[in-house]
Amino acid sequence: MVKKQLIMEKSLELFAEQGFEATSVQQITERCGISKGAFYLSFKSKDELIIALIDQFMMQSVSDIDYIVRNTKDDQLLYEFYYAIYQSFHKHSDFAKVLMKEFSQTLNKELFFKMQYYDQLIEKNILTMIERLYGNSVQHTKYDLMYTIKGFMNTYAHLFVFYNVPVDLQLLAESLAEKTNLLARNATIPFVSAELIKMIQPIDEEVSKEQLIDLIGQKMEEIEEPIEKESLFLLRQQLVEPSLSPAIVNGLLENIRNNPDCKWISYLLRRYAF
Amino acid sequence: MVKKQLIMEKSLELFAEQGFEATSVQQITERCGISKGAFYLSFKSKDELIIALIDQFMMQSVSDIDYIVRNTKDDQLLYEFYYAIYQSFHKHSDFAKVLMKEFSQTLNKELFFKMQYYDQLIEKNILTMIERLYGNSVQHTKYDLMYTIKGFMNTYAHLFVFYNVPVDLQLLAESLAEKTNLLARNATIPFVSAELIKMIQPIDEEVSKEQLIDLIGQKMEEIEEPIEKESLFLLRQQLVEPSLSPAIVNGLLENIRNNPDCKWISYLLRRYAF
DNA sequence: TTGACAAATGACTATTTGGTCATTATTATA
DNA sequence: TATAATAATGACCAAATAGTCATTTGTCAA
Repeated sequence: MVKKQLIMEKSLELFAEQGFEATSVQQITERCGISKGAFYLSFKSKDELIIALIDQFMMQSVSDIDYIVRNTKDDQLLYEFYYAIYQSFHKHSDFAKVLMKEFSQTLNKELFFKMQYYDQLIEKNILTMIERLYGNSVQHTKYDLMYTIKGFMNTYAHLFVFYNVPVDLQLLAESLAEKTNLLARNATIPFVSAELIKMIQPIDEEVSKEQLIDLIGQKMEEIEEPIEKESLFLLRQQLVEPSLSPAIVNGLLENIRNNPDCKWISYLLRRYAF
Repeated sequence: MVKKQLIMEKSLELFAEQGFEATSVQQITERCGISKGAFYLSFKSKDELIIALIDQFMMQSVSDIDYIVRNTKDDQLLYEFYYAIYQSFHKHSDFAKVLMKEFSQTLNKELFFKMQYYDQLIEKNILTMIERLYGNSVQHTKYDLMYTIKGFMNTYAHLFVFYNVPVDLQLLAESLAEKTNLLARNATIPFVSAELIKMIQPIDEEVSKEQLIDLIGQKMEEIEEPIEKESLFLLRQQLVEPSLSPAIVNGLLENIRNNPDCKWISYLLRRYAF
């Protein structure tokens, strides 16, 4: 549906400029050159639109981060991690703006839980990364380290998302990787304990195999590209009845990984299925 | 004016719960038990209210931070700095919530510049602190360090402002002081350069002596307490025609420092006059 | 050319908003 | 008590909002 994509693009621009609440549906339809009715043919409500935007971006980001954490050699991991994050912020700076503007905590419950969910997935990835890189030596400080890394992400993103200055992303990633390493190897006083984390984190529910199969079915109908389509088909087969070799499965996952519409499914498959 | 204070208190609660845009003037007047007209006797508009709130809190915070940076011995400075910040966030958690929710960048221009102004004052204090503690050794990394410190402030504040968990502020301050020290002494790869800072920071204008004299005059009329009142009177005299000894001036500044209504003036006097 | 179906329109509604102002209540003063 | 001054009220307004729906327009195959 081309119209839906148009609305999402234009509204994202407006939200980044003015904020979500301050942007009216009328403004959106004007910028799209469509009528008000047409808007409501694509989205049930204004809320549904912002949710669609959040999902689109967060699914991509989480998938990308996960892929990097899983597939980068230790000695390059921190650097690649930061680099990927900031490249994503840079590429989708309108979106990053909206995220930073709106989702400190306001808006409706559904959105809040959604953000918390994605946030948690990212935290999980960061923790995996920390444990792999530093192992037992950060046993007591790993949660602090995780928060620090999240803090770095936010702080520096702020710096270049809101001010349009040219940024050397490689240098930024290097600089933050060094800082992170220093703290991981030398910090001794933990503040964020496992108990604290437990108090503020709800348990997230897993995605079931059946849900995954349904999801793949839906996506197959939306998608045009023959390679991606067949890959999805085969991966679904594999879920129902495993028969392919690991190398083939891996290849199929690679096929869909770089298609924005499939990223999320490839993430879910990596994470929950294979 | 008691009513003005009542409105500020109750509206702050509502803004913290629901956000600024989502809170109507009607809701505010209901919670205060006053009429709509009464609201507009105290504030010209809803915007003026939020500006008053921002000013009240930020003036206190900036003054407190400045005082600590000026009057703490080096070996305790980082700890006291973080401790003061988080104590303030803790004490004024409703306010901290509003700040974090709303002022990532939305709302009107005036407010944006106001926040930028206060932010800059804080940055200046952090830089002063860094330079005093580490001197030339952080010549190239001091702006990174400043951003990191700001990042720490934000990240950890988030953690305990939004989740109502009991927090050991001393431990938090210790932990962050250690991290800051580590980075200051060992980080070598700068990302935030002096040029970058220049690109994103407007020049702030100084407060003139005449403005200060006016300001003190206004405050003297508002204030009841005899000690504070006389101190203000004498300090104004001193501005017009210096005649008191440094010790006396210092004492007078101390007299007004802990009165929330005078904090800002004591800060301005320290900074721009004496 | 027709007719059936889907896509798109925009006038319309119901509600809410920030803000005003003629009126009324309260307090201080003489 | 009478008068003046100040504080407080809430009905009212214009503007804006999200969302609806009877109507029109466009696009097919037959």
